[in-house]
Amino acid sequence: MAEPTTRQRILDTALDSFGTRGLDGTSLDALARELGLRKQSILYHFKSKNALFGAVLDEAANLFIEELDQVVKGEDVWEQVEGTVRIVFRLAVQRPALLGLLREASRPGSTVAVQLSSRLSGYIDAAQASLEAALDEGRVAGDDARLLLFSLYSTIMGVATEVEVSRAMGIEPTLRNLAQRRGELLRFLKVALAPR
Amino acid sequence: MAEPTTRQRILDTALDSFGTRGLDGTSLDALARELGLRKQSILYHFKSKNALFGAVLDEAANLFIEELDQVVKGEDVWEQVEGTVRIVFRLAVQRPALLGLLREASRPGSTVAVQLSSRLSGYIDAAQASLEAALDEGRVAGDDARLLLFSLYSTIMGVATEVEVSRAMGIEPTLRNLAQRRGELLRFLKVALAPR
DNA sequence: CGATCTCTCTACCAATTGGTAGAGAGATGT
DNA sequence: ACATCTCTCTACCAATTGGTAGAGAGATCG
Repeated sequence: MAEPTTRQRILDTALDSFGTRGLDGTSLDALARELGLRKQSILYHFKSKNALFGAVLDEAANLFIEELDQVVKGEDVWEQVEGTVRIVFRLAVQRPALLGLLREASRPGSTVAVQLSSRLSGYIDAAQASLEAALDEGRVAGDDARLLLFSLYSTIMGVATEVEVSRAMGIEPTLRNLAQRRGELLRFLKVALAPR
Repeated sequence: MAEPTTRQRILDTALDSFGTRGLDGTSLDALARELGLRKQSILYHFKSKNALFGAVLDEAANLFIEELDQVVKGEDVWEQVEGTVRIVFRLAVQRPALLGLLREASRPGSTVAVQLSSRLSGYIDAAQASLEAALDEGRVAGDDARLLLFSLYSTIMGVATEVEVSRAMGIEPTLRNLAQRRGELLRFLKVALAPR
């Protein structure tokens, strides 16, 4: 495998840092130190810190799209929900910073949320349409597809990323407990969606 | 009404700033400017920025406790869930920064989460016990009370605070839409908890 | 060879950061 | 009247922030 370009290395490391320490919590100097170069080299590849953040968001969108493309193929809604949960929990283990970045970018008042969401709008619309159809045919319980999708998103993202809250409830973030949380989440969602 | 002490004013303003701009995004200078004094006056009342943040978390815990005390009185589980949703959505309107602070304090890797959670552990335990009892008596559907509580928390907090995500889905954060989201959330939770 | 292009570096810089030292004003207690 | 206490201020400070200017090394190309 060819070793990644410096630009790509910066992007990767920055994604992890922005996703865990946040935008304000990440300094170019610290980032450069982590990469083994000077911050001026970072500023050669990205003209400012904000430009870097923008590029990282774009990179994150690409990674999400890559993942979501596998789910869209699912036939019925429940398969899609199950697939999404599987993806999100895999990311929670393998690339938690990616979910952290999503959390950071979607902070109330955030100005960059649109950038990410515009890239993902196709998937949002597709999910909504899929849910809409299932609602019409009575295959899932609910009224408004958009609001239902929003509830699903909140639940899945929350259960996968609220590490500290789960810890506060006495659930240490081990692999085993994460799998258990995923199981309980799937059960919860299944019941919530099942038509009466 | 007696005007608040300077200390209390600092605490209030700091809560709003930490809750919206985050810890790193809040500078003592900006805070002081907002309060109409110098940062050295802030440092007189709180020996450091971190000490201030700690005091703000404590203040937030007090505010949460004040709210939660009204819910605990609810007889059955559903009443308690309904009450919690009502409270969280009221806060989302009246004091969004309080929920933002909770979000900030519970960021993955946060070291201050324990401080908040230890103050609220009584309510967590009570909720878990209440849920446990309901599970045993078959009044709600589910397996593990702790994991179920965690799913409930994630869903409620997510739906109430993910303003930008809902905006990305085309739901502008108006009062009307917020009420609608609350209605859908209650329906969703009711279905998810209803024994089959 | 010489010229250009790509990239990382050293050397700065002004602004902002959290924090210290201590002066001065006003109230309070004796 | 005097001393003490409470509080906010001015005056600094060292460290860190994002960012600019430009030198120099190495490859590529004529």
